[in-house]
Amino acid sequence: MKIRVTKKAPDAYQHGDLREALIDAGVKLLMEGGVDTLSLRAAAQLAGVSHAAPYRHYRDKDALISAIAERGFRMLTARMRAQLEASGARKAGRKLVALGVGYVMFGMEHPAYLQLIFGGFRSRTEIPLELALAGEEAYRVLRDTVEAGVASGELNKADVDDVALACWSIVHGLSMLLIHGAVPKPDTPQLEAALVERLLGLLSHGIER
Amino acid sequence: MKIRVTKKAPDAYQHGDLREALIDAGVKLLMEGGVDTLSLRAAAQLAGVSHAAPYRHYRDKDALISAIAERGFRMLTARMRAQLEASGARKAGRKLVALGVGYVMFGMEHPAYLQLIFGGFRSRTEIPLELALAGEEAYRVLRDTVEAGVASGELNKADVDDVALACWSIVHGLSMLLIHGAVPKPDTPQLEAALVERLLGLLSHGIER
DNA sequence: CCTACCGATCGGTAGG
DNA sequence: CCTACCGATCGGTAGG
Repeated sequence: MKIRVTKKAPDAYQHGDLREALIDAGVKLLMEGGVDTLSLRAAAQLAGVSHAAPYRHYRDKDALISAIAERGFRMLTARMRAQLEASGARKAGRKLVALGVGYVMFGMEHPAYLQLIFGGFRSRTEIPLELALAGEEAYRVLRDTVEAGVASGELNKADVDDVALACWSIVHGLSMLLIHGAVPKPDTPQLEAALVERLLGLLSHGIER
Repeated sequence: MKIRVTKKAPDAYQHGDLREALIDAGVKLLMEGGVDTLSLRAAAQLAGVSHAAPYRHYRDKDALISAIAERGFRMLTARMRAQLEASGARKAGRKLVALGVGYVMFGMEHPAYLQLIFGGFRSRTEIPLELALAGEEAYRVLRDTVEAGVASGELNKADVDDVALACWSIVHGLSMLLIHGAVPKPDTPQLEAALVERLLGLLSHGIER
């Protein structure tokens, strides 16, 4: 008598996959309809399960949002690293430009993500450890670059976190202003990159005579 | 026979006042509960009228939000001007710091306002003319300061809008990061102002050697 | 993992 | 300016 271990055909999302599938669904909602269309129910529907199912994997809505945000941070980090590598930059200033371009591009490609990552949360909610770690990793890419630049003498001696925060603020602010249409969006990614480069160039060399 | 013109006692919001009263109510909701608690119904209730009443004065929710945002822009503009005046700054660099401090302070005092002004809208929605004008006025305060600084030779020759955008981005980005807790909020307004000053100082003098 | 239900909230309209 | 209503959506839970 043969023993048959028949694997079930992989139907749409089931078993342990649902946890990940709900993140996928949430991301899709986020990208297509913005941050407001992201609900537990909609994510469940998109994943092909009942709206009660998500509670098997996430304590509440915030838990799912947190998981999505965590993935967002990883994507952002990856985007910055990719841009850094693609640029082949060797000088600190060029590296910072590459990181900035990666950041802004990510924001333009996934505006809802940036919105979710920085502010999709109730301010009362405690930030889960894993999410905090993902955020810190993104920051560390920037901070390390600044630190190396100061160490090598390419950047002026100044508080590393201050310099990193200046870069971050300028790039984050620009992203937000572009996303919300307060500043007209450049027509092509090239022009976008050029804008980032000009602004970071001003930060690099100073605006005061 | 005396003619008596008896003014009605000013009951809670009525007649032509409702339009303004709804803005007041909306602002209050915005400041107390954040941008999510701002609904037409809640504003109506706070103003002491039925939830159908607002439609006499505003076409829909977006129209009320727009009116609130418009007031927000005016408050922001006023806050920047006040800080500029209070600082007594004469040099362009100091003026920019004062404007930046005003901006960030406003953001810390009314976080939901900044959130509403820049992004409380559906991206599909057309921006009403009056709202656009209020936004441009805020920008003009910054732009004029930059322009004067370039004209007087205090600032390096560069595209005025680029320089203004660099200032705006850095200050807007910092505000957002502070509001969302991505960057720890300084304990006092003084430390807050000092942080803005350091970052804008980096922009003024450059970070690259 | 599902069905069926809860209470709450919302924007908006009818009709007066 | 009000009452009364609509359809829709939501987060969450009971109970299986």
